[in-house]
Amino acid sequence: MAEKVTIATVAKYAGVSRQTVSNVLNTPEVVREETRRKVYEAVEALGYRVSQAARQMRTGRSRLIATRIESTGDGINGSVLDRFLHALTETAARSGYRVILYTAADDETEIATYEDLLGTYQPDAFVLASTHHSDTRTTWLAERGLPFVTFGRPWDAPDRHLWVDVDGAAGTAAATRHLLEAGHERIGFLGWPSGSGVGDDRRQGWLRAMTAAGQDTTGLDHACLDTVAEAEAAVGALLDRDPAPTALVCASDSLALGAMQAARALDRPLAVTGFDDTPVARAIGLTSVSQPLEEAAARCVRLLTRLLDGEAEAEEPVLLQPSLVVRDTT
Amino acid sequence: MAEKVTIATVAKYAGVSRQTVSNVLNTPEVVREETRRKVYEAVEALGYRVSQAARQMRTGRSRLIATRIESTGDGINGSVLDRFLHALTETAARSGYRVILYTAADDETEIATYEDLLGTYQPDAFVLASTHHSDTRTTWLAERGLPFVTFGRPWDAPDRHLWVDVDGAAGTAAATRHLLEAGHERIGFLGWPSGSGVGDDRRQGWLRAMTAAGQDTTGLDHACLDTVAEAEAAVGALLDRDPAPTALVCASDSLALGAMQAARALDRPLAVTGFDDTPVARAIGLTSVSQPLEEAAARCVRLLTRLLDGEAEAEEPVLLQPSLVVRDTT
DNA sequence: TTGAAAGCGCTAACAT
DNA sequence: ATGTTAGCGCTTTCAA
Repeated sequence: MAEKVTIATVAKYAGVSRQTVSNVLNTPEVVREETRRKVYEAVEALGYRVSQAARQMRTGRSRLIATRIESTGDGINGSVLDRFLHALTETAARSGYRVILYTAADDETEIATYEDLLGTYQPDAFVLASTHHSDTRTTWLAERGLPFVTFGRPWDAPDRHLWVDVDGAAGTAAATRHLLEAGHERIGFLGWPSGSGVGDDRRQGWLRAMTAAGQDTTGLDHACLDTVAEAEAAVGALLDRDPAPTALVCASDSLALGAMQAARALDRPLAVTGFDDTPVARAIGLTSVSQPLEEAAARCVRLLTRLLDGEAEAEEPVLLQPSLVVRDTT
Repeated sequence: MAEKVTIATVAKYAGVSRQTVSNVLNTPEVVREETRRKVYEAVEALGYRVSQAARQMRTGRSRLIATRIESTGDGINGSVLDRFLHALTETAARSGYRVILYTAADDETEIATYEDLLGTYQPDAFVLASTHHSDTRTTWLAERGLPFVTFGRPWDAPDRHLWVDVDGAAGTAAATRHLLEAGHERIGFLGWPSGSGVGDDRRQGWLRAMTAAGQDTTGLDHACLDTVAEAEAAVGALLDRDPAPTALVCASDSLALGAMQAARALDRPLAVTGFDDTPVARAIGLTSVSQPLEEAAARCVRLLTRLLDGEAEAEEPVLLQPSLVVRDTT
């Protein structure tokens, strides 16, 4: 077992004082070049690493970013947040931060977790995903002046915090245009019951593209819960009507998969697009809207570091553009 | 902004010394009941929480468990580890531990990350998933006497560490028996190229069940990379042979999905089972072997806490049994 | 440019 | 059963 290497070990090895080592590490520009070099050598030779705990005691900063890991639910779409989390961990590490996890069933228990975490591990910041209407988490954090960024825009507007989001409406609009260009005219939308920020946003994109193309959308807007089974049932009923849509823009890959299965069961042609470009879409060759998750995570980290360094004045929310991954030939 | 509440604040409020507060928190049995109550009241009233950083400075323990978050890869199977991670976070929190994440592309960089983490955040333990042949990570950790548990057994045997795993062979055996009971006789296996511990284990289960049933397995064992496309191609070719299998036990849901698609494309009946009961299986009604991930995570945490409390003498590796989720009527 | 002193909040060891 | 002392490893004054 190697001896514990502290700043004192390094100082002795390099023949300088403890303080000088600290300076080299934190404010290198203030130290003479030669001394600096000697210290770096010692650090290297001894494999020294600053103890976060000790540093935190002095500075009050933990270099920890807390975020929630979701229970994957239906699972198909859950993978999106997992990919985001992976990217977040990676980019945060590059900026010298680590991600610490927690779980929470609802806003209330999540806020209780904030209190606990802030008292114990004292994360420097939070990243919140899955923002929704009347999200009490952001107000709670904002009221206390705690640094945080949301992945997902605030859907109620009052909050004035920094966020990163992907333009869902632009995604469904692109999907709609893709279908229009393929010659479809009666293009329906299958989304979630209205009232969810994300869902309504995606519906808007379809509506906008249809309107821009001069298409009538009456009777083409449908909604059901976000599961494959629900979608299958809904689309089955839909295809019985007259006139039935020839294509369907879906708010998620789950819905899209359900729609495809319904169409196949009835042996009816139906062009479908999904959302999130999940593994399922890749697997079954489904055209889907893809979110730039690595970019989103990187932007979150950037906003956060600016915030923590007190340089966030000039920073603004970020709205990223998704891309359409075309897979079928419909 | 609330004032910082330290152990001193609590002590003053309760009218006792700092040390007494610490005793109440860490060894309550040593404090008189009344004093204890007073201190608890003060803690409650002030919303006091111990600072991990300060505690860590004294005790050397961070109450942090480090684990890797994987890049989801193909994605379909990736969701298994995400669910495990969720469960791990939840059960660890219940034992007073938090999960800290890192990423790594291979064993080598992962070990470098251990060194970094141990020097900086000093996690108390590691949880490693995705064990494989000649896994250098476990030897590195074991050599240094660092506490860790693997989710996945050691496939090379030399290591003598604690692990939790799910009996994959039992899973594929159950799937095979299910198909046998449904009347199938020529039941093939579609797995990964031999050499992977997990894959070979799953193959063994099928082989064992077939042999037990007196079925000949010649020409029924197939392998390809773990993607839907590979499986689709492989199974397409397979069904052209004579005699073709009437059912296929697959080593993953990805492979199973590919197999189903190939059969449907050729309009050939083929009963298929998958592995991991991923969202995809649920979505498309695929019979699949389900791993008890919550249980696995809980066992990992239990082994770890025993290890950290120095009470692991009696602890042994844990092999959990999977269950078969029957979805179709084949 | 470098060094010495102080203290962050906690708990192990010792003293009462 | 409770209190006192010391010190974990670091950085922020302040002095040389």
